[in-house]
Amino acid sequence: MAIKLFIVDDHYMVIEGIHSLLQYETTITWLGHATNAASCMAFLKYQTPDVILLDINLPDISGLDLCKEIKTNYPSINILGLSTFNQQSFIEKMINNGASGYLLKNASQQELLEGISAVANGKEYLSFDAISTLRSVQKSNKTPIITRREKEVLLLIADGLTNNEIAKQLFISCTTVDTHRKNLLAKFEANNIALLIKMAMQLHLI
Amino acid sequence: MAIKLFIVDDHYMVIEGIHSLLQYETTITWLGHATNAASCMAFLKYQTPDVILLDINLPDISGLDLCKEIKTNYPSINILGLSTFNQQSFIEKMINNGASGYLLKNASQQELLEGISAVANGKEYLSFDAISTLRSVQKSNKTPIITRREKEVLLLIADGLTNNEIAKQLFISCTTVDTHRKNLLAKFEANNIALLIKMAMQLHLI
DNA sequence: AAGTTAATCCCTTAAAAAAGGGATTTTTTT
DNA sequence: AAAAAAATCCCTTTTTTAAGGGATTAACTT
Repeated sequence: MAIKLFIVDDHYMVIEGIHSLLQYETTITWLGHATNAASCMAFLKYQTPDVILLDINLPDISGLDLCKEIKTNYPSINILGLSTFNQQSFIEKMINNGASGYLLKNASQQELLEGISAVANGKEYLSFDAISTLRSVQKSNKTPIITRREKEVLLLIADGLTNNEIAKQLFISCTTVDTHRKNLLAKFEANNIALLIKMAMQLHLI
Repeated sequence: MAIKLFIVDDHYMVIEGIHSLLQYETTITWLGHATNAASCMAFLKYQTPDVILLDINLPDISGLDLCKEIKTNYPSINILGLSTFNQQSFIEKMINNGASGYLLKNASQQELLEGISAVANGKEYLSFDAISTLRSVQKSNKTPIITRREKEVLLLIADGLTNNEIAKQLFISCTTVDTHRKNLLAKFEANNIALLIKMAMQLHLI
């Protein structure tokens, strides 16, 4: 039985490209596409694909969130993440949110086919570049686990507020803000705020 | 006479998508594609397209730099920038480097055709979303013009170095570094380094 | 119920940054 | 050649961070 495929991506050219690459594949049935999360969820109400190719950059909500929502409501659907970015944090988050694999948009036709049939059969699949990214980054660049409050403080620091201003905004003491700041620096192993902000932005925490 | 088109993009799916969208267009001749800057330049040695669709994200060098190089060596070729990103700084830089227009990858088939024929005829073209981005950002978020030295200092600050450490590394006085820092803060209208780093990263200066 | 984590608060001292001022010498542009 | 821009250097004062230390309470986990 052919694999029923649905694709969610806001880039028309990518949809067209994948469609074109798969047009002669008899093992794959093209169910259609959506360019945003809302129309994807609407589609799933009356049809159930085997595999969804899901871009992480969508106009309405993040593909990461959509992934979680789909897996919650339709656990039988296997999701293959899709993006331009070769970044450890995205790949990890996508997998954590229930995706069965991850494909970069510079994947070859062969990788595309392999990925789709792998996840259709319940297996996991990572495209070559995604694997090497995960490997290379695992050594050095792991994302620190910060608490909700620390994240709040981090965002306000990045907005240029001083400890005093942050304290007023959050209705807490200035020394508490200072403690959060110290913990952030320690968790990121940064010696000052400049480096902290750079690292946090590279990890898409800001 | 048909427009000779060449495309430079490291995403196979996008190349395939554009090819598919244009396959029945008799007004366009598909010369081929390159997935990196080096093979693009090699191709141009023996063939001259009318229009190049050029992605700004390439594996070897930046599409921005490649754009400049192409226009220097082959001024008759009209370049249409292509990217996923809808960011003012990229669009502006691309135009400044000689591109005749800019297309986002979520452009429709119609926009694609309009863009190609516009730049082939020496006109300028910006896709709808690119125009609205430029408009909306022009009000608030303009990129400050910083000098070469200021940029050096900025990068070292972002690496977590203190004024003292930067001074040693650049063989200048600590007070000079401080002056550069002050000028950076003034140019970005930031009240401290945290905000400066955030803004600089958002503008892709770091 | 005990243990862990998160969030809160305080103290001290030294280092660094921010904000203000001004000034000279190169380099680049006009 | 003159004007403008960039890079260099110095001084002062106040504010803010960074780096130590420790400690209590609330909330969640096991």
